[in-house]
Amino acid sequence: MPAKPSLDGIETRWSEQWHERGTYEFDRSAPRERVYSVDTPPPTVSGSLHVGHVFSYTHTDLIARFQRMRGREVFYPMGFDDNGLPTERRVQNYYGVRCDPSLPYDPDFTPPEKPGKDQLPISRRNFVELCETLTIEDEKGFEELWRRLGLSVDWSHTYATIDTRSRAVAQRAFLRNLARGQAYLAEAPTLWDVTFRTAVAQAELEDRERPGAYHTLAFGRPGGDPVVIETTRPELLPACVALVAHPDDARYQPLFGQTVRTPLFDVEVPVVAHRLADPEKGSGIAMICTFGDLTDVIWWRELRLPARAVIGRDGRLIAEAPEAISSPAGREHYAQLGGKTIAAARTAIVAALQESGALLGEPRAINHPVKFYEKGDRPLEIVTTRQWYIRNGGRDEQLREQLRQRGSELRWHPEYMRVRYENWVDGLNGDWLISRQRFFGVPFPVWYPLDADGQPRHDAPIVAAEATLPVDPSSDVPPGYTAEQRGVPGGFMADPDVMDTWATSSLTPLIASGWESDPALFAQVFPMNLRPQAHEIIRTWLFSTVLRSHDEFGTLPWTDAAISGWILDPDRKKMSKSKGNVVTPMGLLEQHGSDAVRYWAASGRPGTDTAFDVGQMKTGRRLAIKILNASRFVLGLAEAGEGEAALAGDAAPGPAAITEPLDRALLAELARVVDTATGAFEGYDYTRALEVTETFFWRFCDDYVELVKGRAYGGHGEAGAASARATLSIALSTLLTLFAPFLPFVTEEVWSWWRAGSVHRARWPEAAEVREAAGDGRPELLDAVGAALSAVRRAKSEAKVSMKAEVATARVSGDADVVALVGQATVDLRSAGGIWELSLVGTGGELAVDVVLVPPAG
RNA sequence: GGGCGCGUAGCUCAGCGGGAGAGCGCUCGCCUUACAAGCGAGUGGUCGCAGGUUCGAUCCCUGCCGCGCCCA
Repeated sequence: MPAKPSLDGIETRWSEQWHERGTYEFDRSAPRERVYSVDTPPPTVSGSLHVGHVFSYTHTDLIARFQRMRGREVFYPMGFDDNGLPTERRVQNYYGVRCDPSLPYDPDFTPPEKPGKDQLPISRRNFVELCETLTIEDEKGFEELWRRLGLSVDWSHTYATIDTRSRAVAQRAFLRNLARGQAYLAEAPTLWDVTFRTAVAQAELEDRERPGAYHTLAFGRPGGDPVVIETTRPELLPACVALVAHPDDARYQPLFGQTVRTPLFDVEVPVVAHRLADPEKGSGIAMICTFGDLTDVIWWRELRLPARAVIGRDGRLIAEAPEAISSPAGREHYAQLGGKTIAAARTAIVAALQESGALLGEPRAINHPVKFYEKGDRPLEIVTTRQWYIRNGGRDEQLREQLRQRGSELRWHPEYMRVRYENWVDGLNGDWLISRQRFFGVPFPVWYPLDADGQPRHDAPIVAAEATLPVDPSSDVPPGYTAEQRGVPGGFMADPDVMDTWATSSLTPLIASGWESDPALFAQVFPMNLRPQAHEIIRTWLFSTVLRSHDEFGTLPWTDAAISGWILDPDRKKMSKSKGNVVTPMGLLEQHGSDAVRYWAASGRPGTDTAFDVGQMKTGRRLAIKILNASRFVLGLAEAGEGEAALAGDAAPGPAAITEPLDRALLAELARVVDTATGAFEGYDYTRALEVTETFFWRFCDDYVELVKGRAYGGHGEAGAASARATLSIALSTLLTLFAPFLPFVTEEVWSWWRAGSVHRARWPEAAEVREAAGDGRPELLDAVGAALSAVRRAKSEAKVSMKAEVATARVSGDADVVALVGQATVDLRSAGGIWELSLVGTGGELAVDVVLVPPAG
């Protein structure tokens, strides 16, 4: 036991010790019913960790540590999410390369020392290898931070979402989905990001308010007045296939079934009726194009209209005019647009419309919601492409109902987050598009045969054998073919795409649990117990994981989901880097100490947004220091009585030694604290567990220890001293274990002074055991004596004298029962208050103490 | 526009049918031999607003206002 305990260096010291001793290693021999397994959110490696990560990962660790101390064998792996654009971008910039999937794999490839002027094209497999090389460095940094924060992760079970094992899992799961008809290939209108040139799924959309303008256009009608529509997308006029109005709209009912001609392009289009046409919007009649928005897609599908695409995947108008534009004038007008960007085409067509007189008045500026890819900065277009989909209930009421049912089987923390899931499932309007036109990801393990003309047969994909997974179809050869047949008529071609991030992330429970690669582990830990995650990805990560597990096993992937809230800065805004939040997670830990930062994090209940609060961290640090000092003192008292024996081992004095009513009262109160903390933790309310423990701890220090100090030193007989020491020992031991999940470093430090092994493998306290030691102790006694002590202190404080000042007489009055309780601790009260004469009177009413101070000497 | 959550002491937050609380801050005091990065005492709120239910409402119901998030 050090003479002057300190928190300096405590994180490094203990995180190394835990690592060396394997304190948090998962025991693979533990029976399944004793296992508690965690589906850790894999952070994105190429991003950086921020304060929000520290916050939410601490919550998971609190639960993991509690469960471990409760006797569960905790399976707590860490994953890394290597997926996605950030990694691709970093590799491109760092090495000066770009991925060209048409190139063959070069096993001897070494990246250039310095990026050249032009990006060097390399094969996908080489590209992926560079991604892996680069992400290893990121992973090291992440692990260092997590260790310093004190996460009780078993680092021998680390996985990455794109390594060999994960690719095999993702491909196997996909092939099984395909075999069961849960995955399919379809050519369909698809939301398309023209910057990233990739398809975007419903889950990745967001609406943004953007300025636009209504353009009023007149469509000519043979033998009638022109029909006037309003549109924000005049450049889609050549893609117009119909006009639409609401079936009940009397203004347009006479037109249904008739045709009009588009201005400039002179294409004959029908006027049709559909309930989704909004009579309140614009002139109440709209043009249907291929495709201006998702409503256009619905109209196209439900009204069986032709397609007349003009927007290309590069975000420019296609050079060739649609066939429907047949008049020379119309083709001439289109020729002015082909090849132009959308913005340039709009300018050009507005000018032409103005000139022709079809544009009525000036465009009217408005703000309207526009669909964006959540990571993109240009509005999405809709193009028709061939993509892989997984059925998700969006087109199948029966599956939707099953998935809704899974949501109700899951225990949510907090409960109300369930609604987010249900809203999402109810709002699905199509299957899950999983193809992405990227390189660094899990490729689809399929090839397509090429017919005699060299055209792929998408209706007859060749799938990889499960035993060969993972495969990269761009460099591996499908069964029954030779490498020379790639790309030649009668040969084969690879599916060019990779899976959506969520298509692999949705399998984290399978990847972490060793599905099909480690059957013993899988049987031991799956289905898992806990999925901790943020609420904004309920629709993506949580839902997709439930879906994949439902498809593959017909079960939930976990029993509980704990949803964490946001970190808010002091202005109640979501924390963001641009707001000058310069503090890095590591800096935060170094500045305040890991236990202190964890203490702050623990103040955020599941689902509750929490303010970034340095004050809370300072409070946490004070608590940690207090634990050090109080422990040293308590152990010193024990040592004073029993010598080295008190420090030797776990043998605590038995309950028989605890004879004093005050001591029993303290333990009775402690037993209640253990009950409350345990119940709160079991309900995932770690915040309450910490609160009750902390409140008790301060009472323990400020009242109890002060009261029994004199007695514990032996000033009032050996029996009383032994009783106090035994109580102090039990209380300290219990408090350290209650605090251990929150403050793993300082509790381990103190534990090491007097106990063998790690506090983090110690048993969580049993209220029954504490209660047994408490015997007939009554918590009210502690309240009563505490109140009396407080009254004496108040008298001294008001007299502005030292707490050491002596009291000539103190007369305790009040309710007879309460006064009687105080009477059971007169020795301790006199000792702590410096009271010469103490009298007790049952007068009824509030407890009061009349104090007469001894006048200062001299 | 729909859904969910939140509006309680200067700040951060508990409480959720019968006493309005904690920590921090602030004020005053104390070098008490575990801790001055400490200890003690005190100050501080018509519990967002308006109705309703109830013997009684911060807590339940309705409406409104404000903030946040999710979905249109």
